Amino acid sequence: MQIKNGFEQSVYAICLLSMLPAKSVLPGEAISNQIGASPTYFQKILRKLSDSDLIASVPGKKGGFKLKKSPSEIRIYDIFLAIEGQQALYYSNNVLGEMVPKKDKEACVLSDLMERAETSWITVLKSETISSLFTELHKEKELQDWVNQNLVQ
Amino acid sequence: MQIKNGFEQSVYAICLLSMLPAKSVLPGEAISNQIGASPTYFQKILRKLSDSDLIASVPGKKGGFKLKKSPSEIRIYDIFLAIEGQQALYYSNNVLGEMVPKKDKEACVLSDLMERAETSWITVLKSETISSLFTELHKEKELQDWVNQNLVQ
DNA sequence: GATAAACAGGATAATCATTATCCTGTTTAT
DNA sequence: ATAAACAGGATAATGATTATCCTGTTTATC
Repeated sequence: MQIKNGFEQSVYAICLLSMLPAKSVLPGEAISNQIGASPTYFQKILRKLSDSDLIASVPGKKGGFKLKKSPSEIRIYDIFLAIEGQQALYYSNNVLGEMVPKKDKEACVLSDLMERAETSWITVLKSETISSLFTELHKEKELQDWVNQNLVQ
Repeated sequence: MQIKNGFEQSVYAICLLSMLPAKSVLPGEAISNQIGASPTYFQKILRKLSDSDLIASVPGKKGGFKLKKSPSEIRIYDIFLAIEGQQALYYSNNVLGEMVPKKDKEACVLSDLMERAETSWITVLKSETISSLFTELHKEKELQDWVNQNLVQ
């Protein structure tokens, strides 16, 4: 069991996009290279983020990706949700339901606990945003230079 | 991303074992059938629980499994740990480390958050035990009958 | 317009983790 | 001695994740 690597990659991709000046974009291929992901695969990850309205895609020559929300409005949980989807950690296979066919009230006892745990986990992931988490990282000259060299428009 | 089905199966397997009278055991195959798992596979799951000292295995004819701890001492988290191992939810692939080679202090910012989230999740799973979670289920005549019919010794 | 560079999205392959099976060995009640 | 159970290694089947390819659409530039 493991949270997808695409999640961590997405967090840093969005972090890079948060360092973009207004009206400019970063091409998907440049992001993929910087993140160390295969470009064809990461394009699909970027589309998930785009489908979730965290980032915007600009087609055509001089196209690429940019943020759709401000870094302080993008919670780490939003990124997780975009990549992994809802009820991601635990999903009951209804083992008890097979053992005791009639009772389905009881069947939820474990699910209830797992849901409470997941809610608690989610609360922590909602407590930080891209801007709150990466204030220090934004000061990294190396990264900012890379962004400036690879942005378009 | 998904917590293994073996976890849910283990919880109910241990619940069954908690309904055993003293000095008796349940054969692995009977448990597997009741849980709806493949016997050869579930034997290995049972061994994991045994390795973690949650259950004890009795070899030989009239052998089987029984609890090694009392139901009130077996936390749901203990079962999770036995099946999934430590740091199970999130593991960093050090994406940032590849982007900014020198800084490895900063590299932990996301990991720190994910760890806090996991800790919070674990806290909930530590808050319930087999006995606290399944008080109602133990009253199920159907289940108790099945246990009595399948126990050995 | 034609071209080039970028995203959209479907189909499909490669890789890896989980689940399942098989087989040999050891233990113990009868 | 035999039968029924667990221990544990090797290996196959399955399913999810990651990766590639190809066709189509958009848009800046010539």
